[in-house]
Amino acid sequence: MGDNVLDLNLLGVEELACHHEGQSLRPRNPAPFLLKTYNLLEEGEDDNKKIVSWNVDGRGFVVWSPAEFSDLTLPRYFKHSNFSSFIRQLNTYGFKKISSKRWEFKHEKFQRGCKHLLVEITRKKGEPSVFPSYLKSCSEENGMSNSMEVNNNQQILMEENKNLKEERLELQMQIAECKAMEMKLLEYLSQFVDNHQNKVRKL
Amino acid sequence: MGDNVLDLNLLGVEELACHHEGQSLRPRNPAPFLLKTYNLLEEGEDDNKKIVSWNVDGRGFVVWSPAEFSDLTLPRYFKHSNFSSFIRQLNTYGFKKISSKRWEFKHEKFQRGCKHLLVEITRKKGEPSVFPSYLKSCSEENGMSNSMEVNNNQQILMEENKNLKEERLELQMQIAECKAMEMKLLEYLSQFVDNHQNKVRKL
DNA sequence: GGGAATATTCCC
DNA sequence: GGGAATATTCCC
Repeated sequence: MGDNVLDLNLLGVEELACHHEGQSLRPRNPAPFLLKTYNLLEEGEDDNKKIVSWNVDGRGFVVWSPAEFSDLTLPRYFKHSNFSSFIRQLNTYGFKKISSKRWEFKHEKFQRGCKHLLVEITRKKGEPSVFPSYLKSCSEENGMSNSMEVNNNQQILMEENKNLKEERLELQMQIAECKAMEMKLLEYLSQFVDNHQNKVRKL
Repeated sequence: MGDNVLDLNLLGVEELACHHEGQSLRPRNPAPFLLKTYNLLEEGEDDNKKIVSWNVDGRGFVVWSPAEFSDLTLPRYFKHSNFSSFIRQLNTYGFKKISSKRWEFKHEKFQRGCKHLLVEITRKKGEPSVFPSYLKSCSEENGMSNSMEVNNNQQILMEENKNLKEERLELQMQIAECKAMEMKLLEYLSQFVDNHQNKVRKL
């Protein structure tokens, strides 16, 4: 039965998630965005069906009128009226545009009458990059594999590291010199002061 | 027809911010949150002054009535009516609560009549962690995989690198101070010498 | 107060 | 379509 597979997956995820998510293994809730989008399709009156609705087979949905959808529907479910923000969310959750002629989208786990499948839909995340993007740029230009890139990055880091340490040494020496000079000057100064005072005393 | 919906952005030009700041470049515009919070203090009618206002010296501000502030003020500037979300943003930008008796906050660069200082205020960020934290906590307990170890090495390198850069800055400042002191001493010394020579000439 | 997930915006 | 900055929420 598929349920077993599912449970095993959940356990795996829970282990990775360690301290997050508390203990609640069972009642995973779908992401708010998914629930709202699903509800917006279910709750619409017949009027709204002209704005947005499930497609014929219920395995996708169509925004028939983006303008009205943005102005009327979106603000009732979200904190904005921007069609493009809605699209951005669809992409984030892995929906695909399935028609070039109209705003029709689908996701395997987003189907009419299958609210329970929503929990299966997760945000796409770019692999947490090992590296800040500013370091990536140089290796992207040459064709590099991931592991080459990691190596390359590490190389760069170590080089920079070595240079920084040399620089540190140099700076520390400068400071030492500076301090020495300071001492010398202070000595001179105190001699002059003594000298001066002696002269004054003599007069 | 509905095409231009995509381009509509009703939120206003002032929200545009510079997203690519090189290391030395500051964003030209203050963060939207800061501008809105500033404006909300400037634009208030006398009525609103009973809800939220600058404090006496204009170096901080007070939310006199959190309830009204949340219900009336917040939604006019933000996409929510939650006082706690507002507070979260204040903390993100480094504001400090300066009274235990009332909701009074301050930030060095947030002052009445000093809109231009807002660009100096930046979001506090924990270093972008190389590693998702849910993996971090686990890797301490378990043995690490190869790729995790590589990541770990890089993280260490980056940490060391960052520390070295901070150290460099510190050393450079010490040198600057040292040089300044040197100049001052030399000045004193030359004054004494002049003085001394004058005295000698007099004799 | 702040870490982290999710949402919204902006830009390429 | 997606990366990344900022905003909002949720939770400790």
